[in-house]
Amino acid sequence: MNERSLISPPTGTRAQLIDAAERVLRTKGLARATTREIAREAGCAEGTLYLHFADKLDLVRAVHERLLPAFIEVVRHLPDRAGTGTVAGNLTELAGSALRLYRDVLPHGSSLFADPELLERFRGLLAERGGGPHRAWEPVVAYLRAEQALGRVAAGADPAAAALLLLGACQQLVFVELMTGPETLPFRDRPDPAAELVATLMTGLSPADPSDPPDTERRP
Amino acid sequence: MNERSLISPPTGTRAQLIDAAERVLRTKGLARATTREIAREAGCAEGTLYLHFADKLDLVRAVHERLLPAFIEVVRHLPDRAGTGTVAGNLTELAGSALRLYRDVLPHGSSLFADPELLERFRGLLAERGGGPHRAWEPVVAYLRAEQALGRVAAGADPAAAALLLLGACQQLVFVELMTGPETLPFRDRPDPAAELVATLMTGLSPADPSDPPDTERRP
Amino acid sequence: MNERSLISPPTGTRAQLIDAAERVLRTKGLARATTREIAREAGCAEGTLYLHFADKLDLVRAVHERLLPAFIEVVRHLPDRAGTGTVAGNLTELAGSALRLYRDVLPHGSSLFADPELLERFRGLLAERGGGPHRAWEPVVAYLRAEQALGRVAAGADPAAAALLLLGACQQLVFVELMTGPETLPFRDRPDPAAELVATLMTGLSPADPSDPPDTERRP
Amino acid sequence: MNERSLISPPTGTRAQLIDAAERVLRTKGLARATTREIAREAGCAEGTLYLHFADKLDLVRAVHERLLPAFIEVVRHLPDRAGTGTVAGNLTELAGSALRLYRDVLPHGSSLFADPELLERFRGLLAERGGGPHRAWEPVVAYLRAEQALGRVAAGADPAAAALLLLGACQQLVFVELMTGPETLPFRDRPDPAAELVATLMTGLSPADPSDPPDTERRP
DNA sequence: GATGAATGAGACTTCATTCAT
DNA sequence: GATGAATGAAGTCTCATTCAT
Repeated sequence: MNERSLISPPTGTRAQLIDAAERVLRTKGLARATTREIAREAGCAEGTLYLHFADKLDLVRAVHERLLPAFIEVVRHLPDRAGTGTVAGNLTELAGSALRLYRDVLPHGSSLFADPELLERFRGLLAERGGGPHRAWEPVVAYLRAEQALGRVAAGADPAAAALLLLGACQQLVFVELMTGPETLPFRDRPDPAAELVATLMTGLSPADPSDPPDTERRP
Repeated sequence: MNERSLISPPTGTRAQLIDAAERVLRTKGLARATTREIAREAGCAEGTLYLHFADKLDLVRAVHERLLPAFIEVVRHLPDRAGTGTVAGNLTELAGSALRLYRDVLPHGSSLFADPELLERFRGLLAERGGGPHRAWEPVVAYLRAEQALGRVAAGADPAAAALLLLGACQQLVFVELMTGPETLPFRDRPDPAAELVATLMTGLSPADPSDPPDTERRP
Repeated sequence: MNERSLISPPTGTRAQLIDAAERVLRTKGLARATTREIAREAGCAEGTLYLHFADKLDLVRAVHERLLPAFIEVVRHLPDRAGTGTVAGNLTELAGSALRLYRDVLPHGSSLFADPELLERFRGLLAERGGGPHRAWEPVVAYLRAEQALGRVAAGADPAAAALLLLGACQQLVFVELMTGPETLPFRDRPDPAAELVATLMTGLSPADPSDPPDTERRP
Repeated sequence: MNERSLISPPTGTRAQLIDAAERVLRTKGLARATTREIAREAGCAEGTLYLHFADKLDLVRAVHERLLPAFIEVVRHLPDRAGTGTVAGNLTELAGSALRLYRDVLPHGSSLFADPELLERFRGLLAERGGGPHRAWEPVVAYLRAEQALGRVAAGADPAAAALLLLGACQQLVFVELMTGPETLPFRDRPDPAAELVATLMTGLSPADPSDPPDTERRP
C-alpha cells in the first residue's frame, strides 16, 4: 500500500502523522484516539491520513513499528560492556534505562490487549521484523554469559531467568505506577529502585550459613 | 443505583451480565466489547444492562471489582507457611499461582490503559477497596520477613525487592506470552519456569568465590 | 378503560398519579417527564400507572382535564358583580386572578404544541367538556354587557374585543415572564400591572380634545 | 464548532438543515422531531447534522435564532410612521402583522416550555442577541410616545400598557386558534379582528357621560 | 390492585472512511 | 498530494409498556 514507508525521511506529513498519533495515543488512550484528533494534532486534514496509511490501525501499527527499535536499543550495547565497570553497575544502568523505556512504551503495548485485531497486526509486525519484547532479554543473556566466562557472574546462574527477573521487575514497577496513578506510588520512597533490585538479584535470598541448607525441610 | 449489589446472590441477571461481560472482554477485547454482544451473551435484552449498571463502563468496573479479590487470594495465606516446607518450594508454588493468575487478569488490567476514563474509575475502585496490584507484594514481603526471622532467608536480603523481582518476572512472562501469541512462546522449552526463576533468585548472580568480589572493578 | 375516573375520590393512587404528573410536568417539562419519574414522585410502581391510565398521554390528558375547571372558575362569578364596586376595580381583580392562573397553567398549555398527538387528544377533551381557553372570554363579555346595560361601560364598546385585550395582555405578560426567566422580568418595576392595564383599557388612547380628531390624517 | 455560521450564504447544507428542522418542528412538533426525520427532510445523512451543529438542541436553537429577527422586523419601522396616516390605521396594520407573525412563531416559542434545557439555551441566545419577545413592545411604545408628542394619542395614556394590551390580544387570539384547531375558530365570524381590537383600545371602555364617573361606586 | 424487572424499538451521537474539488 | 464535507454503519443509552408474581 505504501512502499515508501521504509524510505521516506523522518520528516514530512507521514512522520508528522505518526508523531501526532503517538502523542494522542498516549494522552487520550487508544479508545479515544480518533482520526479527527490525530489529524488535528498533526496539522493536516483527516483525509490526508489515508494517503499515507491503509487505515487507522495501520497508523497505530506504524507508531508501534517506530517504538520497536527503541526497545532493543536500550540493551543492544550491553554485551560489549562485559568485563568493564562492575556487574552490578552495568545491570543497574540497564535497569534504569528499562524503567525509563517502560514508562514510554507500556501504555502503547498494554493497549494492544484492548483490541485483538490490533494485536494480530502487531504480531504480524513482529514476525516481519523478528522483534518482540522478549528480544530485549537476549542481549542481557549474552552479557551475563560473557560475565560468567569472565568469572564475574556465578557459573551456575541461569542468565535467562536473571534477565526475566530484572526486566520483569522494572516492567511491573512501571505498570503499577501507571495504574495506581501519580499520587499513590509504592516504592516511591526508595531512592534508587534500580540499584536495590540489582543488589538483591546479585546476592540472592539464600542465607550464607551452610548449617541451614535452604532445600531441607525443617519440620516433618 | 443498585443496592442489591452487595446482597444479591451470585446468580441472577446482574451476575449473568458480569459473567458475560468478562467473557466478551476476554474474547473480543475492550474496544470490541459492545453492549449488544454482552447482552446477547448474557441472554437478556440490551436495556436490561442499564437496570443493573449506570453505564457500560460501570459494568466493566464490576468485572474488575470481581477480579480484585482473586488477586489477593493467591498470596494471602503465604505468610502462614513460613517455616514449613522449603523457602524455594513455597516461592515456586507462589510463582506458579502468579503465572496462572496473570494469564486471567493481565488482559483486563492492561486494557485499562486504552481508556483513561476507565482507568480513572478503576483508580476510584482501588481507593474504595484499598486495593491495587502492589497489594500482592505485601504478603510476599511478610513471608520473607518471617523466613528471615527463622534464618531461612539471608538477613541482609531486601524482601520488597525480592517480591518485585519474582512477581514482576511472572507478569512479564505472561505479558510476552499473551503478546507474541500462542505459537511463538519464548521460555516454552523450559519445563518449569517458576522453579527456575526461584532458583536464580535464591542463589543470586554473584560468584561464590570471594577472591573475585563482584563489586570491584577488574580493569581500570 | 377506566370508568371510575369521574367517581373516584380525589385521593387514592389515581389522584396521586395525577398530582405527581402535574408536578413533574411543570418542573421537568413534557420532554423530561418520564413514567419512571412520575411513578417515583407518586410513590408507586411504574406498572401501577397502567392500571389507572391507558398510556402516558392519557395521564397527561388527565392533568389537563383537572386544570380545565380552574380556568373557568376564575371568571365564572364575574357577571354577578356587575353594578357592584367599580368597573375598573372588578376588572383589576379579574386581571390579577388571570395573571396568577396563567402562571400555573401556561407551561402545561404551551407544551401541547410540542406534541401534535397530545394536542389532538386535548382537542378531544375540549370537545367532550365543551371547554377551551376562549370560554374564559364569555363571562367577561357577559359582565361587560351587563355593565353596558347599567351605563357603567360605554355603549359603543366591543365587549369581546375588550375581553381579548385584557386577558391577552395577562397571558402575554406571563408568557414573557416564563420565557425570559425569573431574573430578567420586564414590567417587574411596575407596582401593579393589572391596574395599569385596566386603566389604559378604560380610558383608551384617543385624545379627549375633539379639535384633533384621531381618524384624520395630519399630513398629506 | 462552526465558524462559517455567520459568513455562510443562506444556501448550503447548514441552511438546508435549519430549513428542514423548521418544517419538521412545525409539522411533527418538538417531541416528535427526530434527527432521522430532519436529515431525511434536508436530504442528507444523519451524521451530517453533527458536522454543522453541536447536537440536536443546537439545531433547534438555530431555528429559533433565525426566527428572532423576523419578530423584531414586524415592528421595527413603526415609530417612523408617527404622524403619518391615522393612529388607528397604523395600529391596525401592526396588529395584522402581529397576527401573521404569531401564527408562524408561536408553536416554536411555546414548545420551549416542554424542555427546560432548551428553554435555558434559548435564554442564553436571547442574552447574546439582546432579544426576547418583550423587545417587540419597545417600538410600539416609541411610536405611541411620538404620537403623544404630536397630540394624536392622549397624553395621559400608558404606552407600555397599550402595547401589551394590543400585542397580547393578538398572541392570545393565535394561541386559541392553534389550540382549538382549525375547525372551532372563535372570533372567526369577525371580518377584521385587528381593526376591532384597535377600535376598542382607542376608545376605551369608560362611558363618555361624565355624569357617570367610572371610578365611583354606584351602590353601597 | 400493586409491583418492578424485563423488554426492545428507537433515539441521539460518534467516527472511520470516501471522494469531488 | 491535500482537503474537508459528507457518509452511514454501529454504538450507547432511554423509556413507554408488559407481565409473572
